[in-house]
Amino acid sequence: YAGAGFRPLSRGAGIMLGREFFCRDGLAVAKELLGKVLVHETKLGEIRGVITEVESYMGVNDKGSHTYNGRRTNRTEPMFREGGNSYVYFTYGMYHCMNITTGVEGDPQAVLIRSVEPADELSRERMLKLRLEAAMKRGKKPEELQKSIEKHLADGPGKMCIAMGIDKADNAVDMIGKPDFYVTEGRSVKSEQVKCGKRIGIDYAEEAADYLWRFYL
DNA sequence: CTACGGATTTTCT
DNA sequence: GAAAATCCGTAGT
Repeated sequence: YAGAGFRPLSRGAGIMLGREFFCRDGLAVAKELLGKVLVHETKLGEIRGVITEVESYMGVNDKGSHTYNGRRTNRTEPMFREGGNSYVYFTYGMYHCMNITTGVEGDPQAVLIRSVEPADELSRERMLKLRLEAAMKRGKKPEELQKSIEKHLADGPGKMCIAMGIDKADNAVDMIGKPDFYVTEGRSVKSEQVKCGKRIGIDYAEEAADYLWRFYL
């Protein structure tokens, strides 16, 4: 939060993004999601995260995507929905990853939210609480963990889901108009602040592994 | 800061 | 039965 130069955003600032924002090309949406605020109502109350890193998954021809070659299964079904729907999947036996679909229905594009920073102090406290709680379930002691968790609060797709209380219950949700799970305007971001790089963790994707479809601040 | 291995279970073949 | 859009602790530079 301090590290990326963000000041706390006031709670309730901005307006929710509508269908028209998400029903566009996935690469454009991904870049523009940087600086926006993901909002989720959790058991601890509302948690708001400024989006700082994303990746695009661009449909049936993208070898890095779960939907490559038109693969349509129970898991990938939400990816085929129109822009603005959530796609949350379980991975590596332990973690969740959360996407928001982009483009039109039937074209399975989505943006993976890889990293957020707390938008305000209350959100920071709630993220820390959820991350500590998850770490305790793995049998750790809070004293040793707090420092490392504070340093890596939500800087990865699995950590982001833990910190914002996102799991399978949040899969396949149409986020447009939802009061408890949505994206809203945040900080203005200039295009020169947006960096790009190769997507993470898709070494199997041949030439698609080299596409510069990861965007971050 | 990078590199490596283990954890753990759903999903798909 | 194998792989996985990851994370964490440890060890080394």
